Amino acid sequence: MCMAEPNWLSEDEQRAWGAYRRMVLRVDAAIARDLTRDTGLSIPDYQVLAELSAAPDHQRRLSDLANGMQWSASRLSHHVSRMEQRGLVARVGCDEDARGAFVVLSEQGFDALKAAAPDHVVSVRHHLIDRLTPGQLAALSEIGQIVIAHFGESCPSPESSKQEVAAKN
Amino acid sequence: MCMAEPNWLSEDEQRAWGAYRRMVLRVDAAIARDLTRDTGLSIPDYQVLAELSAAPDHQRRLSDLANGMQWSASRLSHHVSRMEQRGLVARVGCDEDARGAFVVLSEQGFDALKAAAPDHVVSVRHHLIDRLTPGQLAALSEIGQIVIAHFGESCPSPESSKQEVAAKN
DNA sequence: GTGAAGTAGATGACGCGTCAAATAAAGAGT
DNA sequence: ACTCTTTATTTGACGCGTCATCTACTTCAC
Repeated sequence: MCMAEPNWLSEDEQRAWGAYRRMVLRVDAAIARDLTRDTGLSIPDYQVLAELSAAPDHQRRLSDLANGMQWSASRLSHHVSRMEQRGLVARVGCDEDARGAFVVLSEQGFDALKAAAPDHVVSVRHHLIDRLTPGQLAALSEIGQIVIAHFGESCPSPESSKQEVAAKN
Repeated sequence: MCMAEPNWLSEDEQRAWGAYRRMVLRVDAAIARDLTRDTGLSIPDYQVLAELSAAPDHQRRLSDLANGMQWSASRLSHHVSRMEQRGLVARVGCDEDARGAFVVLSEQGFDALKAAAPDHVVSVRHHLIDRLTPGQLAALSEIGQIVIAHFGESCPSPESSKQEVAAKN
């Protein structure tokens, strides 16, 4: 009953995994840095503002928004609090459901978004989109969609197959 | 004299950018969760341990390691402090250069890495690698490498072309 | 209705990562 | 030797995101 040799990554797989990690590390850092430098907004700030600006009346229920953005409720609550303090959004209670609340885009928040958008697109293009051929862009879309889809329907994380990993050493 | 319309993302580009962001969000979260659940290590913990285990004498200069991992010196210093407290690594001074210091993998740290590695590979496979065909894997490698390369040689972030963005609104 | 679940959201503690500033030693130029 | 700059590392404050926990309202069953 010996433990099977782990299914290590092949050369190619390692290369892909390494390239993925480094790409994400650099791209995210660069785009975040550009955005903050140019506008004082963080990426999460921008995302929230963008979502709200696309919503009817510039407002969404917290849970609804969290869901749509794939954020945890807690994360959104914390973040909205911070944004609220800076006057970018506001909370308003919900009439139908006294537990609930809406986040509303403020005048100032909308202005900040409009001011930020053009530079942000430039940055996203510069660091990612414009580096890739249309074919590569399509491949990236496809890869992303496949990977995301796997999370969609009740994808359980792999249970740890060993109960006492540390004990064996 | 007027401001040119921003070069917004096309449908395809938006799809790629959205897929990229969602993929990264979910993959990183899932792999991190698995690793922490199974082993009590964070991804950064794991990376540091892995780097050190591959180094001669299981030790590296802080600056050297930070460089190799594309981390800021500050980040590494903070992180090593936290890992040091948990007994995973240790700091030792450097003789040749009294400013410098080494991080050394501790017995315990090495054991933790050996215990974590197999499960971590399973997780990486499960959430990313095994979802993709060999062709897609190759595409991901290529995309990553192209994007990374752009950061390599003195790639400046796009300067903000407008000085007074906010003022115009 | 009354009580048990379930749901919406807030909160506190904690690890993480960034920037800016501090410390401190090495090296360069005079 | 003496300043000046550069390099190695640390530190503190702060924003971010997670988990676990808490509050409060709603819903459903009986």
